Amino acid sequence: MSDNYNPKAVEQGAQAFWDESRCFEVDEDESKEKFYSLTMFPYPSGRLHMGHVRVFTINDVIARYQRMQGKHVLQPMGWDAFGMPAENAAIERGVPPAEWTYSNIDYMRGQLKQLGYGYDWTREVTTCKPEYYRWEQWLFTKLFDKGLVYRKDSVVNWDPVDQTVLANEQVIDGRGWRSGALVERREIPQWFMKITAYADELLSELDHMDGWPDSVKTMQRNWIGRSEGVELSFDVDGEDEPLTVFTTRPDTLFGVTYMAVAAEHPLATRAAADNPDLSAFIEECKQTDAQEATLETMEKRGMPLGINATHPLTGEPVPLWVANFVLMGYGTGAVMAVPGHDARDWEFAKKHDLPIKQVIKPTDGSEIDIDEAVFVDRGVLVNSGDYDGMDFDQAFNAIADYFASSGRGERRVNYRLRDWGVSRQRYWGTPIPIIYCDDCGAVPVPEDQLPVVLPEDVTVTGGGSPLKDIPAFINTPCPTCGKPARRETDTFDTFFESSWYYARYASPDCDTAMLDERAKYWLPVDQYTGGVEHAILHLLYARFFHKLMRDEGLTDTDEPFTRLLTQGMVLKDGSKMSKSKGNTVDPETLIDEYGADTVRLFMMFAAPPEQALEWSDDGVAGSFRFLKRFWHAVQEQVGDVPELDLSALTAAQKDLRRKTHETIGKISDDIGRRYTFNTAVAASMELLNAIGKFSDTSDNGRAVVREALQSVVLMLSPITPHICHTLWQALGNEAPLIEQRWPAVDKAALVKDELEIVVQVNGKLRGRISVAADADRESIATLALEDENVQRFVEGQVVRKTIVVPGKLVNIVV
RNA sequence: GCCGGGGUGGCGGAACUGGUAGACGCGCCGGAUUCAAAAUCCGGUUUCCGAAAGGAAGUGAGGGUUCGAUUCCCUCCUCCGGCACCA
Repeated sequence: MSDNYNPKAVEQGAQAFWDESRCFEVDEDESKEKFYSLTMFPYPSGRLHMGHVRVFTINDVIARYQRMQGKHVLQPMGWDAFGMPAENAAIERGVPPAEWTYSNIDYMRGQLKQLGYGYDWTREVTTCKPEYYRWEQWLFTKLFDKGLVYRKDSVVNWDPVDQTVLANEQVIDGRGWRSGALVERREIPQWFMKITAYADELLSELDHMDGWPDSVKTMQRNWIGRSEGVELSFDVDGEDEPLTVFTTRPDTLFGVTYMAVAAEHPLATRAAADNPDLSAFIEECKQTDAQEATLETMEKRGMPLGINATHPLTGEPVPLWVANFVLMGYGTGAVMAVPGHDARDWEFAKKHDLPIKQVIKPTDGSEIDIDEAVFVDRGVLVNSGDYDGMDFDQAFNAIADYFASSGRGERRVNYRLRDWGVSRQRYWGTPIPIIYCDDCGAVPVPEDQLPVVLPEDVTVTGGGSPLKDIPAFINTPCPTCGKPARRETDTFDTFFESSWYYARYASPDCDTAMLDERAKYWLPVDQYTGGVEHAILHLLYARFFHKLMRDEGLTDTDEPFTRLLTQGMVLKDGSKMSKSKGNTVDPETLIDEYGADTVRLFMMFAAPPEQALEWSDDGVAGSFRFLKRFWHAVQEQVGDVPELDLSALTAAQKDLRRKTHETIGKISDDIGRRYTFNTAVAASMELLNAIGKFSDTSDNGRAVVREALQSVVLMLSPITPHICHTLWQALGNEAPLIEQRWPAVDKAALVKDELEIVVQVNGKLRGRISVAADADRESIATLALEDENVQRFVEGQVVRKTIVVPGKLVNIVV
C-alpha cells in the first residue's frame, strides 16, 4: 500500500473492481432472502446537489450493511424525468426539454458513479421514455373502464395576462411570476382519480405499518381526515332544491345563525344576477390563487345574499351569505355556521354582527359568556328544545336519527382527502390517453394503440402547451366510431410517474405488461429513503397506486414500502441550500478535493439522518483527517500477525478486546436498528483512538490490535467503501471486502469484573465507587455511604431512603 | 390558519427504557516537531467561584409530576417541513 492516502487512486481502484465483478447486479434467486433498498429517485435537474448525496449515501449504507448480513440486495436508480424545469430551460435557452433532460441524466449518472453507490445499473428507469409511460397510460385506461377516473370542473390558478395556467410555485404573493398580474381562480374540466374510494384502506393500513415513523403516519391520518357526521338539508326560500351541508357537530344545530356558500356556488351566482354589489364581491373573491394556505390565512370576508334558508328544527329563517373561505369542490360548497361553538364562525359573526347563540355548556357546570369567548369543546346541550340536557353522543344520535327518519338527512363518513386531480396543462409530461369525439364523448385510447407518444421535437414558448399547435398529434379518428376526433393535450401530474417506478425496477425491460412475475419476488420495497417533504403527497399516491396495481393482479402485497426513513435537509448558514440563495456547495468540487469517501463520511457523521444537517467546510476537512489517520493506523499494522491466544490475555489486552466487541455491538445496533450513522462513526473513531493508545507489541498485543482494526475496516465499509476495500486488502485478506460478512460480537470479551457506580445525595452527584459486578444491593449501598465525599453530605442528616439502580447508581435521600 | 417536527457548550451533535448532561468531531488555547510555516503528534476546553480538592448554576421560557427530568404533563416563544399544479 502507498504511504499516503490518495483518495483518487483508491476510489478508481475500488470502483473498477466492483464494475468488473458486476457485484451489484442481482437476479431473482429464490434461495436467498431478498432485500430491496430504494431512495426516492432524483429529478434530473443538471447536477447532483448535497441533498441528493445525503439520501443516496444513507440508503447505500443500509444496502451495503444488509448485504453484509447475507441478504440478496437490490438497489436500483432511475430518473423522475418529466416536470416543469425542463420547460423553463427550454423557454430560457431554446433547448428542447427532451434534449436537456437526457443530457442532465448522462451527467448525473456519471456523478453517481463517482460516489461509489452500489446500484444495479442494468435496471435504470427513465420516466420520460415511452416504454415507461405507456404502462401508466395503460393503467389509466383500465381505471377508466372500472369507473375509478372521471372528469369534472376544477379550480386552477389563471394568469389573465399570459393567458395560461400557473403552478402554485409560479404564483408569487398572489401574482403570476412572469407577468406580475394578479392571479385568478378559474374552473376548467380536468381528470380525477378516485383515491377517496381507497380512503378507508389507506387509513386503516397505517395501523400495521410499524416500519414507518409515527410522525408520517400521523400526518397521513390527518390528511385523510376521516370524520363521522351528518349530512342534512336546509330548505331555501324560492328554491326547489334544498341546500345540503355536512357537519360533525349536529349537537350544535340549534346554534346555527347563518349559512355560507362558496363564491362559485349556483345560489350565489343567481343572487348576484340582479345585485351589482354582490356580483362585484363574488368577482373579488375569485381574485386569489387556489392554495389552501392562502385561503386559510387571508382575511375572512363575506356578504349576505339576501336569501334565507329555513332551520330544519326550529323553522326560523337563517340568512345565507357568500364567503371567501368556503370553496366549491370541498364537500358541498356550503357550510352551516355555529358561531357559539366554532372559532372561525365566531370571528365571522363578530365582524358582521351576526347573532351568537349558546347551545352547549361545559360538562363541569361552569358558566361561560359566549359573547366573550367561543366554546368549542363537547358539552351538554342547552337552548336546544327537546334535546336539552343531552351530552354529545346522545344528541348526535338523536338528531341523526331524527333526520334519517324524516328523510332530510343521513349519517355520513366524510374525508378531508379529495380525489386526485391528475390533469396538467403542460407539455413535458405523459399524454393523457383520451380521445374526444363529438358523438362518443371521452374515449380511452385502446391498448393496441398505446403508447400515445409525446412528440419531442417541439418549440416551447411558455404561452401554453405546444401540443395544441401540432395537428398531427391532435387529430385522430375516434377509436369507437372512426369519425374525426381530437386527442387530449393535457398531460399527467408528474406524481403519476413517481407513484409506481419502484415496482418497475423489478421488471424494467418488460414490454408486454406493466409488471411481470419478477415484481412478486422483489416487492415490497424493504427500505425506502427520501425527504420528509414527501411525507404526504408522494407517499400517499404511491400507496394508492400500489393498491390499484394489486387490484389489477400485478402485485400480491397491500403496501409498497415496509420501512421508511425520511431524511432531513442539508442547510448552510441555517437555511436550505438553494441556487436562489447562492449558498450551495457543489459535491463534485469536494470529491475532487477530498474524494467520495470523505464526503460520504461527513454526511453520515454530521447529524442523524432524520435531522437537518448543517454544512461545515471545517467538518469535511475533519472527516478527511480521520480517513488519513485511519490509513496510517492500518499502515503501521500491515504484515503477518500471530494467532490470538485467548487464554493468555493481559488486563490491557482484555480492555481493548472489550472495547472492540462493545463497539461491534453498538455499531450493529446503530446501523441495523437505529439508523444513527453519526453515532456509529463516533464509535469507530473511539475504537481507533483506543487502538492508537495501545502500545503493546507482543504477539498477543498485535493480534488484539489486528482484530480491532479488521473490525473497524468492516464496520466503516458501508459508509466509506473505497478506502475500506483497499485497507482490507492491505491487511492481507485474499477475499475482497465486498464478500465479507458483518463482524460478530464475542460475548466472552464483554465480561467485566468490576463496575463503576455513581453515588448521588439528593439527586446530586457526590462520588463514584467501584464494586464487584455481582455485588448485591445491600453491599453497594453500604459501600456508597462509606465514600469520603458522600460522607460530607450525609453527616448529621437522617437518611430517609436509599435507591439502588444495579449497575448504574445509588441515590441517598437525606 | 391547520397538520407534523425541532430548540442542549463558541459550532455540528451525544445522552437509546426517567438514572453520571456535553460522547465523537469542529473551532479555539497551550506544548512538541520545524530555520520558519504548513502538515502531523500530545494536552486542555459548558459557565461562574477556587491554587487545588471541591462547590454553585446549566438542556428555548414559565409551571407541574418524581428520590431523580434534556427525557413525562400543561402553557407560551421561536425555527423548519407540508397544505393537494415545485419535485
